[in-house]
Amino acid sequence: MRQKRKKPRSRYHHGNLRAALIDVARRLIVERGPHGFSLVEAATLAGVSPAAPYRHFANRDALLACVALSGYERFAKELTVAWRDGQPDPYTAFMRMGEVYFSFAQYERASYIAMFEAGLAGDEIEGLKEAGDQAFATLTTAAKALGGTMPDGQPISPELMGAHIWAMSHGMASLFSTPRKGMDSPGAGDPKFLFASGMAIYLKGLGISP
Amino acid sequence: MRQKRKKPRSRYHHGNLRAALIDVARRLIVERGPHGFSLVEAATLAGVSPAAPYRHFANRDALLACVALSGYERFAKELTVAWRDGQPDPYTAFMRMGEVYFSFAQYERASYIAMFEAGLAGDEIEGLKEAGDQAFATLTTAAKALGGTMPDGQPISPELMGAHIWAMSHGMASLFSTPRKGMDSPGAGDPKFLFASGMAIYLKGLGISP
DNA sequence: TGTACATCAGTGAACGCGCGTTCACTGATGTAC
DNA sequence: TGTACATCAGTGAACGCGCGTTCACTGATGTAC
Repeated sequence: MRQKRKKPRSRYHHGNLRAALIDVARRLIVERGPHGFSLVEAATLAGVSPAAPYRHFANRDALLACVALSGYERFAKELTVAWRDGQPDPYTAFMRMGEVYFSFAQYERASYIAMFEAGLAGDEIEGLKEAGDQAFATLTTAAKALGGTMPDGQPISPELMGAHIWAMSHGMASLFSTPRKGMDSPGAGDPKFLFASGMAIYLKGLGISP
Repeated sequence: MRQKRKKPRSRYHHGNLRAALIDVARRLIVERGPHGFSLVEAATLAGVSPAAPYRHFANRDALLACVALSGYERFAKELTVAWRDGQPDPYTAFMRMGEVYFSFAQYERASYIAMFEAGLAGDEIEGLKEAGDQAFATLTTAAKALGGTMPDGQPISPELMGAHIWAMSHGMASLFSTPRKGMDSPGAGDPKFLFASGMAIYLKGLGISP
């Protein structure tokens, strides 16, 4: 126990301002939405002057993009892990993936908002589009594997199937996964149950059963 | 051809500033999102001083709420008309309703955004919650009628079914109905086709066929 | 171990901007007589 | 038909605010010698 400790010592150098800013930004995004978040406020909450963030981010949008980008990466990773190569069978693995999707949308709300609701221009931010496509590809992979278990072959393309699934998931996540002040979700209940039930019906419609 | 004409005459009194502001607001909301819209800019675009809007709206949010509110009303009305009491049969009527949903999300984009993506507090704005519930009720009605055509009775509640359908529709509308800059919709194609195909599969899963 | 110095993450004051909103006002309109 | 006046939708200047961003600066750190 000598040097590198939490003890504030001199507070001139923050130590890990970059990480702290991202952290505060996440909180602000959840509280106020992607547009209500301000760099000055983030700096203040991190206990630092308004100019300090510019040592770590080119501008306001760069910080927002950073949240989105790291969100996509962890999102894709978590989905891939949950898919676990379709083991023990595609149906089970897929439903597990759905659970992870909603966990992410709930517990990583800020990332989710930055990713899908901030309106960031994917073609203007280095790597953003790739990261998004990567996440969607995971879904398509799962859809393809599920398609292989269909009785009458593959009546629809994995991409179309992926789009159906993604839309339903995203719709549930953005309509029901947070308590919208005053606009409650009629008869929705737990989003994970909502997903499980909705998806089971959809898959049954394709002839896919547990 | 005498008096009440389009001729500008004196432009001191705008004539229909309220309607003009709502109109401009819709355009701004579509272009810049619900948070990028400013009252000052709306006034300027309507050719009027920044103080003028306050003769018609209590404040910025009141104008936004007005767009949302009138959106809900027209939305519910259009859905009801499309449902047409479930004629000639619930399946056909329901699919017609889906078409109208996407037309609305596309051509009334501003209202749609104000309704579902602006984060307006439903419990703070007179009548907003009621208007939203009203719109959802239309969907539930349709779900209930569709349920009546199921072979094994009604295995799930109309509310749950409504939530599934609403989520899928909303997810499709918000992910794919506008060209998101740089983040294209993989394999999605026309949102109406996306809805028709996805919903046909979902309904088939419930044993409901055309 | 001690000193000189380059590096770099912070400061804090300042800028210009657009915003929401208020205020005393003024010009047009419609109505009463 | 003409005049006086109340009404009210507009003006335009001003306010205070928080924002994003820049700037010359300064204090802490780590490294070379």
